Amino acid sequence: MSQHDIGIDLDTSLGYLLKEASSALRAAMEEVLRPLGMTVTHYSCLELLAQRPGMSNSELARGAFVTRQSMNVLLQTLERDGYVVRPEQAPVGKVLPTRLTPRGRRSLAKATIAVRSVEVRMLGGMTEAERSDAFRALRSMIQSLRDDG
Amino acid sequence: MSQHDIGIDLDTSLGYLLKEASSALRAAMEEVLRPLGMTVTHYSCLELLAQRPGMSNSELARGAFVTRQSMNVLLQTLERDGYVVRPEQAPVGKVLPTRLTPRGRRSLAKATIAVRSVEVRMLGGMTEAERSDAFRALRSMIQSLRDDG
DNA sequence: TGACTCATGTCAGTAGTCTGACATAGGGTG
DNA sequence: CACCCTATGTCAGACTACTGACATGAGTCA
Repeated sequence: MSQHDIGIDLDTSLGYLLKEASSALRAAMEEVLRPLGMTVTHYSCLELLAQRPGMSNSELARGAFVTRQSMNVLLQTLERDGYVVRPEQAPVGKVLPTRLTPRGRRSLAKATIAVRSVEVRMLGGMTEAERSDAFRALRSMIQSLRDDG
Repeated sequence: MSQHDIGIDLDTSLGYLLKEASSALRAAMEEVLRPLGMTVTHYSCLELLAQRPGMSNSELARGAFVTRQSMNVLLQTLERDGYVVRPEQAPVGKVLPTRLTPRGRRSLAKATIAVRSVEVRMLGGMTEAERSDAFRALRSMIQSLRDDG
């Protein structure tokens, strides 16, 4: 296959690099969360609930980038183990607002320390300007993929 | 939870944004590859083989960001269906060099067109300078996560 | 009011990926 | 040579997330 036939040159593709970075971040997070018996999705769910208490199953799913079916399975486990609570009946519609229990908050606190250290490490070699450049670039990519989809 | 207790502010976290961008890219790729009966890993494998013929199972796994066990399952399917070929016995050591068949190349050609359109769309609103800024930023993040890990 | 559309919660089945484990080949190094 | 360490290919089981499907509630509009 000659050079002009190559569709996506993986050495210079931003898409490939994006996946590589995301994969490295995920691996690093899994590494520090595993000793706490927590997966990335598990952690994401708790972190979302800490910042926006009362989020529904579907909202949590979108925030953690999984389907609402997957999040539902996770929430049932978290509820059974006492990390979150949901009302028996929906206050309005079918939406069940979810909240962290004290136990959930304690569990999250340890995980947050671990995950924060990973993010700090990832941004170690970058200046503030480079970080905001990266922020804008990622925002632009997301916007383009969503709008023109 | 008051402001200073928040470990990772998801609205400003580069890690979260990275995952969001990667998730949007993956979803867009799955959308265009599904009509071709191809998953992202499936496509990645063929694209890697087109650019570096003779890659082994383990090398392909690293390049597609999955375990060598997962790649092995995929390769067995691709081999059975005639998209790739591997020698019966390893020329040296246990490493089995894999190559695309003409059928594999034809299948890849269609997928490449689809995936290229996604990448073009993603980079639509960015200048050349912004793209190289993003490239450097992502490289830096990957480097930091790997080295200090 | 009734019909239509959309979002949500949930159950069931499927598919993709992972971890664990084993045997084997090659490169040092004593 | 013997030993150790690493990397590879592969099998098996478990887990996670996905697609498909259904019922329900809210909003819209004729």
